[in-house]
Amino acid sequence: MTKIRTRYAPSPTGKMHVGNLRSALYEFLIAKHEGGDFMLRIEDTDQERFVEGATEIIYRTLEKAGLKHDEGPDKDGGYGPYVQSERMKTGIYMKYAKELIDKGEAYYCFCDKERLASLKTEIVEGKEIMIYDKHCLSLSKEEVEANLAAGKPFVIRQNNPTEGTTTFHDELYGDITVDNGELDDMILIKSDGYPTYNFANVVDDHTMNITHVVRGNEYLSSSPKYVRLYEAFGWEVPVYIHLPLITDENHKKLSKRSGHSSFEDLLEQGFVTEAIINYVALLGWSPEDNCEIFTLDELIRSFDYRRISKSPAVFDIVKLRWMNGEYLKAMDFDVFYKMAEPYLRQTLKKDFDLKKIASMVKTRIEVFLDIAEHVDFFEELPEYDVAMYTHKKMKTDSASSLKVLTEVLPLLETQEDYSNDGLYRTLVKYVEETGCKNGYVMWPIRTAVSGKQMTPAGATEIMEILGKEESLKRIRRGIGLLQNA
RNA sequence: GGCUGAUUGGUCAAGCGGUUAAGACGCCGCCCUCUCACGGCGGAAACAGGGGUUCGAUUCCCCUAUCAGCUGCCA
Repeated sequence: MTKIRTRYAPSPTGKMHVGNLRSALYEFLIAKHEGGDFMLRIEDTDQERFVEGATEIIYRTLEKAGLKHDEGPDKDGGYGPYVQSERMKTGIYMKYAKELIDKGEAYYCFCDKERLASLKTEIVEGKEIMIYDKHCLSLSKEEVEANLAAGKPFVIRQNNPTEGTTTFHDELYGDITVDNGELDDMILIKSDGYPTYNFANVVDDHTMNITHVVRGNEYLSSSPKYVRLYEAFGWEVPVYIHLPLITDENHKKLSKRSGHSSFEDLLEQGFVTEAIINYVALLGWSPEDNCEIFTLDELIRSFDYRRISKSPAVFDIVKLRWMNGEYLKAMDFDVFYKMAEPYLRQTLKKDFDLKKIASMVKTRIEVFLDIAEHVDFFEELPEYDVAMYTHKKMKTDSASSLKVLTEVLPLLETQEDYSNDGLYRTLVKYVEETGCKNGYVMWPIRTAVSGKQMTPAGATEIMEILGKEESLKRIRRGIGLLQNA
């Protein structure tokens, strides 16, 4: 059996969104599962959409995601060049286009914009429908030569039959057959000399020896035309695997224009790459067992492309958040701390024990961006309502809270051991003496000391972090508030 | 409009002729608990509709509906 070769072939037009990333991931996994090669090819034949720096984003994203390519513009494997604009300079596309013309499978077309516009028949949903009428197919050899000699601009079109059917096979979708009458004479070479995607993908995939063409579903309906090209050349048709779309919550295809976040945006929001990869792998594919958490290596091992689903999947940020939380919880503390530190420092300027705070927050956040709202009260006691001293279940209210705080204040003022354990012992002793529940005294203290309904730690832990002086200051303030109420 | 494809709870999904139709996220309840979270236990929630084929259809075929993609000198 020949070695599998897949390719990721993005066009450098901006950031990579999760749909692009998943394509790259699946292409990578399909190759690596069978010990094959994964390569990167840059499809920059559209000069107008080209975005400066986009190629660097592609490199960076693949690198960060751990999708190492075996061949690419920066890693020659003998099939280069790996950038289509460079391939064009070798004359490869024109050479093959001419071969097709010689075989009668393609032809020069000199039709100008005006004539093409006159062919547009109807408007559906704002889009004009046009079927080229093969006008230039009837040009004689002499006429063509004369036009070329006169320097008239031209494109080269595929010459598709008008009768019969064409069938191609997709590994996931099975056999798909279309009437040849549906196949329009698509442009192979543009008037600027660049090939279209439609032509370049066939020439490149063949000449670069790609065995499995893995790409988005949007190419499913044009694949019969590509198959005709392969057959016209007498080339072996590759294995096709068309991937289901990833959509937003409104079931629309993901795109940057609609503000859908890119891989880099997600990283900025505090997602970890492993979680993103893991989540995205499960959008459109499921393993044989019920496992949900996978490292990249585990994915390589269990990725069977036959289990890719056929229906589109909605990108659910809520589940991604959950998964990211799972990764954070499982993360080695030192690694976690290193990643969390910048976020902690952003809200905590005073001299706190950040490691302790980090450990408090580790099981409570889903993304690093969540850190701020958990720890902001350490920096500064927020304004809060006395109503917060009332807790139905704890049976606390303003009056009881005032009593607890005033009775507990002297104890804390004389407290020497201001550690979590020391404070806890003191307070529990007080609890036992008064014969109430823990929460009955802890709730008012924690409220006074944090000013928040929810905190990432209990009262005593918070006091330990704040230190004696600040803790007492906050409790006195709480007493003041309650007295005025 | 035409063509192609898809259709299991709100979402991701298992299932591949006979099941009480898995599991996960989210949601709700209970337990744990110095609040929240973590963790544990439990709950509500689905085969788009209609015809066939079959002893029997979520599974196979057809029709309808809905959604998506393509219909560019974009990929």
